[in-house]
Amino acid sequence: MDPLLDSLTEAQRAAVCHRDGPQLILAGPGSGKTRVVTHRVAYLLRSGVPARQIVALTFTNKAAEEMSARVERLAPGEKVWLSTFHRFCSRLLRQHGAYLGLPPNFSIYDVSDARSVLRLAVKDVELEGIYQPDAVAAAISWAKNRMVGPDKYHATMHASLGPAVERVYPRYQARLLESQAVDFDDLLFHTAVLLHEHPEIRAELDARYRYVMVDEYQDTNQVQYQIARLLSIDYPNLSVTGDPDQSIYSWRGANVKNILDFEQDYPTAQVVRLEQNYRSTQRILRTASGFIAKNRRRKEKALFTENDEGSLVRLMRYPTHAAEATGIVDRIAAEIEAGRRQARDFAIFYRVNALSRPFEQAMKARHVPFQLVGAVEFFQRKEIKDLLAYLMLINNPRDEVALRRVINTPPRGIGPTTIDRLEEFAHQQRMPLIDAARQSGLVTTLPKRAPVAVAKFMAVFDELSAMSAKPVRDILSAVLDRSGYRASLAESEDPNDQDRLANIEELLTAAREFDAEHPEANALEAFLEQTCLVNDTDDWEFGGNKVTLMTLHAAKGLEFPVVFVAAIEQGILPHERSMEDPDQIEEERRLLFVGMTRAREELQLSWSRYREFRGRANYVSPSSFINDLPTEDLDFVSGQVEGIDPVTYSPTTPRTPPPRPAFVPTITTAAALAGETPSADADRVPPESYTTGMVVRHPEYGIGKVVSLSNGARRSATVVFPGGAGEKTFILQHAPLSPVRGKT
DNA sequence: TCGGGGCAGATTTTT
DNA sequence: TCTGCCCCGA
Repeated sequence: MDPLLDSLTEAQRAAVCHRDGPQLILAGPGSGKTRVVTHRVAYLLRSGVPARQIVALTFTNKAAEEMSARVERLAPGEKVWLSTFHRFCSRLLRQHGAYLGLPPNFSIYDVSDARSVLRLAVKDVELEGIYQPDAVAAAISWAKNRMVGPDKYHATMHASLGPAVERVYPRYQARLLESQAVDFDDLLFHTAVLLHEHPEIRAELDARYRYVMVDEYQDTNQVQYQIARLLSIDYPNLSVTGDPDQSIYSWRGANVKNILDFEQDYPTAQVVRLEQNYRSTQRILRTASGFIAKNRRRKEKALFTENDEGSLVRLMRYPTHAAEATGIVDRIAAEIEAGRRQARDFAIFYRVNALSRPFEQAMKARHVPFQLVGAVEFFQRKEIKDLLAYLMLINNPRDEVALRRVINTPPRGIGPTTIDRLEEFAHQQRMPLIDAARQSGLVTTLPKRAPVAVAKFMAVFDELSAMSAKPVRDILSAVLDRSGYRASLAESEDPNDQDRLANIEELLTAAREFDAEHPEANALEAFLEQTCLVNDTDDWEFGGNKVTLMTLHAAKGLEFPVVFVAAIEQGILPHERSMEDPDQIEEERRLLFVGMTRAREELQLSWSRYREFRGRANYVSPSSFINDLPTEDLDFVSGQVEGIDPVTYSPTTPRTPPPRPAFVPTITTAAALAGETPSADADRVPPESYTTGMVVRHPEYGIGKVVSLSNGARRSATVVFPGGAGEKTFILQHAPLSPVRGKT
């Protein structure tokens, strides 16, 4: 009778029908959260709330687009604003930024742009080379995420870095303002400041956006929390959805407390728990929830499903990373060939991007179509950044990062010295760098030839600037021609430059498509905003029939019939950098939980005993997380790789050694197995005792000679094996090396 | 000014 | 293994 409510469960219906007042929806994985949110939007519309009073904020463009599409289906033609936090803030700032000294055409700096500003700021306060810019950047980001502005920052806020940050931060912020630019954190931070310090604007926006929804609330940081709060004072209809067990971004400033304390912040809140899972089999869900129950800091949840029992969760131990990859890919290929599954049904997850290599190779070898998500980011490629910098400069001539990037790209004889002198002049005259460049004839300190080169560049720039109102594609092709960029790539002999030209074509296509959707003049700014605020997982092809390879982080919010989580090894998952802090270990555990709960029908977890990673060879232990898995739904297959006996298994890549002969395949319980450590060879010696020139033995590569050593806790040795294995680097603590006495 | 070679360092990265 | 950065020679 009611298409909006009939298909919903009681809990879902309660959430959807909630109209006024704060609301907390605790939504377990696969519990139909998006469905609830979109249905609630439709329900609000139907109950008479105008579309313009509703705003729903997400973290990713992908999520925003998906919600838009689904709302459109439920309530065709209604223009509800579904957007990412950053885009929402950007739009508010373009309207009201004047209060903060921001013009409407401000530039948005991505992480790498921001880093170049930071380097300049560090130079300004003469701390060059003393601190790692990335550490200072992280500290500034930390401060902004906690609403601490440059004037309020105090050196005591960070232990050793504090004094440096105290000096760099204000300079960094001043430089951003001079360039009329904001970094990602600023989009949120400035918005929060705006709402905080201008009550009349806050009240106006609060009234305009009467119904505010926030998705993935467990991943909000302090600033996002403030923004949501400040928009929900007069009209406290804030509705948030999330799952504390899926909080995997605390390292980016997300604060789980926001969701854990929501009921305290809004005592009148309606709390709805969505605990029924519609995605996974009984066995997958039981294993995942038993596993996450090992976390201490969490809200208990009773996940259940009415789905089939399903097959056992497979736990696999492989002898080597290559065996793991070929084992998984063979399995996938077999399922596809048998017609039981399609490539798009499969996903392989791992902790870090660098682990994707063996899978790529195995996929290529078996001719299985696959898609690597988010590894090399399109918009981070040099040629793309270069061209976008031209566009950014046209849009905002005071954008110093853009100017510095393009002024000598392609090379036109304007080196760092010239730029430094121009900058000095600009500083003395209190003018933007671009104006100094325009008057380069007056800059007496410049090298002889510089003014001519700079003047030539300015002529190109002026010509391009004159086109700023034209369609983006036209501007872009003018940039390519006039700047000499295309010519310099075309005549290059570097084969990579041909790829670059292809990427540029792709950018041109994107521009053309954008123009088609935005026929109005002055689309440039909108285009730039779009390109700054997207990332590559956004254009992940849902449609393509390919196996998906991605990190566990990227997997959040997705689902696949068959999921493989690989390399569940100590030091990788949990990552070695998180092992000191119990909170971080819990986050790593949540990460695996997220991965497991992506699976609909089949789940396989695996590790291998030997792994070459970052050019180093290592025997590794299974993750302690293996121990945390409830065993009743597990099928532990010890090293059986598609019928190949692991003892005699010989990997296809000759450079990868087979497992050590000591490896005895036995069926044991996961718990017993996780306790195992790679047993040390009898004649192993402490890492410190190795010296350069020492002759050593490796069980697979044979006799070799140490050519170099590094120091520290993870002391490693580079060894040359004349036997044909070439040069290998080992972490001495874990490597099966032993010194050889006597002559060789 | 510019390109090559050597060397250290390397999570995750919604925006 | 791969990348980015620094330094040096042309």
